[in-house]
Amino acid sequence: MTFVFNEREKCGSCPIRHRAICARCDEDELTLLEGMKSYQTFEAGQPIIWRGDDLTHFASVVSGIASLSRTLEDGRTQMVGLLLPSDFIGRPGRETVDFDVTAVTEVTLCRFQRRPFEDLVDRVPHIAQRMMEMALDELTAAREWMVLLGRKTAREKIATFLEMIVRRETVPSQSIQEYQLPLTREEIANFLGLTLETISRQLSALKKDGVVEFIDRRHFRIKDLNALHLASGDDADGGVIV
Amino acid sequence: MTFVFNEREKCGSCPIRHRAICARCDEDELTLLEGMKSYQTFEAGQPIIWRGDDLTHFASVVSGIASLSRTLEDGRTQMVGLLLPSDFIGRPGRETVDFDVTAVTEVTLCRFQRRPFEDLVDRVPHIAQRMMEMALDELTAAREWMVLLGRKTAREKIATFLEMIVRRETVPSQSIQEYQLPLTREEIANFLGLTLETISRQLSALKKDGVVEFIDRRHFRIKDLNALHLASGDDADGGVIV
DNA sequence: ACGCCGACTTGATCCAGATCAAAGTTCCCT
DNA sequence: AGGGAACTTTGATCTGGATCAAGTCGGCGT
Repeated sequence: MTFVFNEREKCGSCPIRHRAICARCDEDELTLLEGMKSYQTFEAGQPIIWRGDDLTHFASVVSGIASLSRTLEDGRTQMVGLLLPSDFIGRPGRETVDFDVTAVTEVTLCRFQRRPFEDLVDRVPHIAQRMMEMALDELTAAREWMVLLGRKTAREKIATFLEMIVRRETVPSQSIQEYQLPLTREEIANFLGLTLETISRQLSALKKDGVVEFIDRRHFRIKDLNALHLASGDDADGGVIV
Repeated sequence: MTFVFNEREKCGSCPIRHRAICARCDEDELTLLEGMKSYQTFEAGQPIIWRGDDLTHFASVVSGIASLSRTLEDGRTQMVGLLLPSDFIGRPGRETVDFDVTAVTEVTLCRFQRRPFEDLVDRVPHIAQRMMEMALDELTAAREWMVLLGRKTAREKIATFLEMIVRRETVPSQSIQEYQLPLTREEIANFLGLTLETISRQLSALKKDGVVEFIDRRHFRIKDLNALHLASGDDADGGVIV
């Protein structure tokens, strides 16, 4: 990637140009954003912002993965979403943040100061429209995750998680593809509402059953995509055929 | 309530006028909506729309309670939200519906045909703004429910549920107030990711512990609000003080 | 009043996943 | 190259909530 995270870089060549909040913007609107943006990078593991903190900037994830999570008083943690490149951080109309945001890998954000950005949202319908669309997509994803958390078994949860990764990263050209687990076992556990031991055991079970194959701890291949889908517990029609 | 669900009724006196998607509309914009609306009533227990169905109308709940839910192949059901008066049904930009919508009590909807309404959303920023705000509120609520589903114990889940009812319905004037459970034990179970037997047992336990008191199966009083809050497992600062 | 049916409660038992415990593996860091 | 520390796997045991199974309660129709 030749794009460098420098404020003078043009939005036109930005890697998330066509998926982020700017996706619907024309050249003129992009110029407005170009004048406002700044980049910030966080190392893996670093907190980006805590629940309750003042939101000084809105931001889009440009590269890397961040997590949204909440921790109860006694330390139980539930991840409520993963933020991938093009995902948005911050909520117009609120001054504070509802969940902890943490860098899972090294993360680079494209940031906008709150006030000027809110004004821009009011003036540029293309941004507001795209933000609405993204918010509604996230709402549907959150609700689907609620079904997983409330009603799926451990095996179904993990199968659904692996299927999600496969679905997102699959390149049509490659037939037997290698995928990466972006999270540690503990992070997967916090995402799926399980413990890390259960994650480990269920991954071993899927391996034993010939559904997946591990290259190393973080890399796997799917040996039986159909079995994976069946194990996810989702409705038949949600699958590949449609 | 003197408002009758008749198309000739003025929006200005509608019970959800100041909370629904029309909340920010001025008189002229309201007139546009008045010309488009129609009412429809569903009996308790009736399906309003199924997942996958074509969305012919958008709608606001005017009275009653509906549920949003998903059922897995083998019958396991998870409720992903309750739709209360002023809540919105349907998603601009999608032709189909992602979850089953069911009338829990008798429900009356204020409906708008899809195409004309989508055009209106594009032309009237006050509607788009309010829809965005409502979508973001729902997203936060969904994520908070994810924490409950993934990490809370049965007792904490029920305490949180009761607290939610109390918080929503409390009238400042009345000191010892009576609240209503809008759902059956089975519906509560599907909302909280538990079984109806566990709901029943935990309600009995909260009664035995002097936290709540039941007038009948559907009506209760809070005897110890502080104990209820402690039992909900939420962060201390989420409470009454702040 | 009676009987029925749907909603609810309570008890007994079971089991999936948590918890506790101990190795094994990989990757730094000096 | 060696010594940790962090991450992961696997085993043993425990337990919260599910499941199976009787009842009980309350409202409604006749």
